Order: sequence, then structure tokens, then C-alpha cells
Amino acid sequence: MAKKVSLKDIAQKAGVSIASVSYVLTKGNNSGVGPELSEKIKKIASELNYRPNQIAKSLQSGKSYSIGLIVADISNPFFANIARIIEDQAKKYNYTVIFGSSDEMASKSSDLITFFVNRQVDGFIIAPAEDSLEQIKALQKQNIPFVLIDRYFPEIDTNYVATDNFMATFKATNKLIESGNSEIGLIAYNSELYHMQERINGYCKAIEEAGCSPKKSNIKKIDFSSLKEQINKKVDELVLSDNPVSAILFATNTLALYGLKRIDALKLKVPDDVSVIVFDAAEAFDFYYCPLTYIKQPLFEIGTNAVDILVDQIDKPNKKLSQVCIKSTLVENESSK
Amino acid sequence: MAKKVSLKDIAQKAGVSIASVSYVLTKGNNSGVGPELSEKIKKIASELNYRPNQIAKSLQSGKSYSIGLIVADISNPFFANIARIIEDQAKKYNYTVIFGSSDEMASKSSDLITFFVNRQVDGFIIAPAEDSLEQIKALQKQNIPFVLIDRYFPEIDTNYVATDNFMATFKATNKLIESGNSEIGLIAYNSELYHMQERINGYCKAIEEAGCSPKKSNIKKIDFSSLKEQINKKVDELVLSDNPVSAILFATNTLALYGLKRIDALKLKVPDDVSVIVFDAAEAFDFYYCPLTYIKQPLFEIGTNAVDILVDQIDKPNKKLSQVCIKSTLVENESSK
DNA sequence: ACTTTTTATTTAAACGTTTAAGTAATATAT
DNA sequence: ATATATTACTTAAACGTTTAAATAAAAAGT
Repeated sequence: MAKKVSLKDIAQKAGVSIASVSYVLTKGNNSGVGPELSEKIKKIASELNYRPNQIAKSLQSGKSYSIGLIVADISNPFFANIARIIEDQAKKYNYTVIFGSSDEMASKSSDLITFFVNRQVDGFIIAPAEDSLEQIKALQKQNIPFVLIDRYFPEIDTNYVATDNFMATFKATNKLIESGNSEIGLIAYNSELYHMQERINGYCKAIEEAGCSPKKSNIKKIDFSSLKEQINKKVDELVLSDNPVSAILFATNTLALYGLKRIDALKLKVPDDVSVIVFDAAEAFDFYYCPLTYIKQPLFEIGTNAVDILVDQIDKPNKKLSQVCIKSTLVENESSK
Repeated sequence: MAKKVSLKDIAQKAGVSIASVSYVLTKGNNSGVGPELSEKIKKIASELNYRPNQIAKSLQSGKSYSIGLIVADISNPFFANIARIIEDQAKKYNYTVIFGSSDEMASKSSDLITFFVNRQVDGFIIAPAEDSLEQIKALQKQNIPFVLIDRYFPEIDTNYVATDNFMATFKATNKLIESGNSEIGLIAYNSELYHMQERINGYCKAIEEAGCSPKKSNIKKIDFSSLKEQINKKVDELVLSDNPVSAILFATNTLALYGLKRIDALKLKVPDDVSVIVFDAAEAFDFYYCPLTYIKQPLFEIGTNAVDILVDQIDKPNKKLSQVCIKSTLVENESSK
């Protein structure tokens, strides 16, 4: 790689000090450098195609203008979409985004955080993985700015931007009850993460308010790591039991993707044999024979808010924390009839 | 953000020079520093939770251990999947990935390249946008390592990793011909990019070999920027004309996604009314009522090869260029019957 | 016992910036 | 005419590393 042009090169060619060049190039017209010399320097800089070395700037300023984005999996459409929104919003502030996928594993998440801290990111946007509470606390202790998205830990006080998960599943479950379903299954992840707990809680609350008590056998929990192995069995348990459910609420779109495939394989018809509501939309559902009722998450708001809050926090470290909970909307289609 | 621990802090606490600390911490046991002092330094470093400042290292070494990934849109599943593969492979070499979406626009692509060059990325992986030839040439002139993926420019000699687009559509079209289709439509992007031209060429070649000559009216080209506005009209032109096609080959999965929606809206049945082959798989097609025949691109190979080649090129700037063309496979399903 | 080699540690320069402080030279005020 | 303020530019230190070169002390060789 050819050696890059530095201030020094320009200074040499112009026969002036490095400082003068720096002043002209960073301070514009009120640099305190005379107009003729200014012009000369600018001319040489552009002739040499000077590009400031951001690394050197960062070292000097202590700011890297980069943020670390840690999600479960960048190839998951939910996170890929958020990543795009974050990218665009970050660019508005001249920030660069470096990303990493934790695969919902605390160890990977921790590695990524260390990796990115070493690279001096100015802050993080994180969809925290299971068991990553301690890492997040450590970040907090080190005073490294961060914003949690999608999930957060209610027991610690942090910035976060999330969906109102409780209300989302509460409404969705209500919808299924109103449609006449008395046995409603829930397929969720086996996770202590707050967003998942809240989704489960919302479901339970709706059932309780309908005068029933939520049955443990209707709530199926699947391990992140063995989704494909477990989902068929759990779906079968719900729909093929002695007292089968007439509706299923899927707590994430990946769960729905595989769950629906199983339902199809069992030759069950949505919504006649089983009603369905899924959490979050996905392109994959566009072609499902029965238009699906789904909980629409405010991706754009989550992404832009997260960046805004983070940048603000980076600039003003003493700013008080922002905790944003955005309402989702239930998009009603045929599948919840 | 609390001030970070530096070598200086450790040196001070240990009462030694910064150099000694650096030697111990980077050179391990054969650092030339005595064993007792070594231990002492290591102990203090870990007590203070020292994390090397990668920015400072980069400035010193001229290497940032980061690569810029520029794709059309990170939220597009094709690129999101590649991004994930690149992320994992890059991590093996201790590289970080920063990404940007060009939206198929040369201007955005150019901005991103400049932005990333300023940040001293060691190299690029780029899915080049329309009209970005000059930018790529400029990169070449500056001796900045890069690998093109998905698309490339045959008129310049660069590293690239791509699918054998010509053979892919040639085989796909042949399949449609063998299934008895005489009028076959192609829906492609209106683009001079080589991968798109090759996809079109492969289609034409197959038709020619079948003794026909490809009809201009059967080849529909859609602008990147107004896909949703144009696709319905183009599909209609193919299937509702006086001499309608009995099969359509979609040149990308996004085109197929919207094209199939139109076909459905027209109440046409796949494959009875119209056979279909799509370029590249997508989750979205999982639920299409008729299992689709598709061209399966070697995403994993593209991603890992791109990283391997790039890292090699960064380490050995005089290494000769690698041009990898990977075969895709035609996955035959019901839709091409 | 004195030179030579080896070992252990430090000094200082470098990477490319920014910027406070310094130094002339020139302009203004008295 | 002289003190003072202003302007135009430079010096030098700093950010946190690495590393060649210098130095001092100890070990080995004669």
C-alpha cells in the first residue's frame, strides 16, 4: 500500500510548518493563517489528494467516531434491518459502525465487547445476550457509553430502546381470545431475558383477564441453540395433545418460521385448524398462504433512537439515562380469525 | 468515559520505563526483560485491567486490522448472509469489519470508500455498484487492497470472487426449455454490471442453442431505483401479451419476490400457468405454495474466499491477483416443471 | 585483573494529528 | 518615537504504542 500523504508532506512542499497546514485544513478561513499561504496550502493539499488520517486524529482526540453494534446475528432479518437503520443514522453524525454477532452466547458477546473496546469504539449499541448482565455492568462501571436495544435488564439502570413487549403479546393474546380461541399456545425461547419474560407475561396476563389461568403445558420454551431440533416436538405437543390448542402465538419471527413449517407438514390449516399470530414481520411470511396477523415492531424508531441517545451520551457523559419503550402495533390479518 | 489505563500507568506503578512494559506485554517470555520484573509488570497490568489501545498500535504499525465491507444494502438477506460469513472469517484473522450500504449508487459508494479510507481500513471487500468502475480504478491506483464480490469488472484486473453467472442462467434456462417451455421471459435489472450482463447472456445462449433467437420483448429490465413501480408492468407484459411466456427466470431474488407477488395477484398458478426459476434462495420462498427451483449461490465460499484473499493481499502486497469464479448449483423443484 | 560478551533496562524517535505557548514582525496607539 | 497590541507563523508537547539504539551492570573469557 503506497504511503499516504500526511500533513508533513504538504508542509514540506509548501515550505511551512506542520502546524500551519493543520490550522488551514481544520480551521477553515479563520485559521489565523494568511490568505495567500492558506490558498497555497489548500492547493497543495488537493494536488496531493490529502486525506486526513482518522487514526491519528482519534489518538489525539480520544474519539474514534465509531460505534460497536452487537446483535445476536447480523444475518437475521430483524437485526439486519436494524443494522441498516443504525448505519444510516450513525452516518449523519459521522460515525462508523462496526458489528459483531453474539449468537446469543455470553462468551461471544464478551469477546466482542473486549475486541471493540480495544479498538476504542466511542460507544456500543447492544442487543444483550442471555447471561450477559455482568458484562453490561462492567461496561457501566468503565463508564463506556452504551444503549441496549430490543432487550434490557430491568435490574440495572441503563439506556435502552425497546418495544413494549408486554402490551404487544397482551393485545395479541386478547385478539386470539376474542376470536374465540380458548386454548392458546405460546412458543417462546427458553430465556431469562426480560423481553422474552415480558412477552410471556403479556400472554399470561391476557389469559388471566379472560378468567382462565395460563397452563404450563400451553407454554413451550425452546433453547436458542437447538431451535431446529426442538420446535417440531413442541408444536406437536401443542396441536396433537388430548386437549389441543386452537391458536398459537409465536414469540419471535424465527420461531414462527420453523413453527409454521411444522404446522404445514402436519397438514393443519391456518386459521381453520389453528390460528396464528407472530411477533415481528418478515419477508418470509409474504408468501404464506394465509396472511398472518403479526406484531409490528418499530424498527426505524428503535434504530434511530438508539443512535441519537448513544451519540448524545458520548458527547455529554453526564447526561441522564434515556429509557425508551415504543409501542408496537398489531397488524390484523386472516391468521388470527 | 473514564481515562483508560496505558502502558505509562503500568510503568509508573512498577517504577520502570514504558519500554520495559511494552516488551513484557508484547513479546511474552523472550522479551529480554528479567523474569521477576516481567512477573511484576504482568501482575500490575492485570490488576489495572490494562487493555492495549488499538488506535495507538494502528498509528504505529500503519495497520488498522479493519476491513471495509461495501454492499448494496446490508438489510438485503443476500448481503446480510454474506456479511455474517465475512464477519466470522475476518475474526479468525483478528480483523474487524465496518460496513456500509451503497444502495447501488456510485455516489454513495464513493463516499463510503473515502470515509473508510480515512479510517485507515487495511482493505475493502466490495460488491461494486453501477458506474463505480472509476472508483475501483482509483483504489487500484492508490494500491489499496480490495476484493470484489458478487460482481466485478472484466475490463480491469482485480481480485474478485463471484458466481459463474453465465453458466447459472444458462443451465436454468436450459432446464426451462427441457421442461417444454418455448417462450421464456427473463426479468433482470437494467444494469451494465457484468454479473447482470452475464446472467442475461447465459439466458440468451441457452435459447440460441435451442435453435431460437432470444426476443427482446421477452427480456425485461428494471431500474434498481424503481423496482416496485416497474415490476408489475413488466410481469404483465410477459404473461398477458398476445404471445405470453410460459416461464420466467428471475435474475435476482428481490426481483423474484416482487414478481411472484404480481403473478399471484394475477391469479396465475406456478408452474401450471407459468414456470419459474429464481436466482438465489431466500427465506421468503420457503412458504411459497409451489417449491421453487432456484440457483443456489455459494455464499459461504464467496465470503470466506474474499476474506482469505484480502488478508493475504494485505500481508503480501505484491501477491498476484486472485480471480475466483465459483459454480452455483441448480436446485430443482416443482416450479420449473 | 582487565577486556569482552551478555543481559537487563532505558532513552528517544517515530507514527500523524491537534493545539497551547512562543516568537518574530508588523500595525496601532500614545 | 516608543510602548502596546495584533498578526502570522513556528515550536514543541501530547495522544499510546513500538522498537532501534544507547547505557549500565553483570558474567564470562583471557
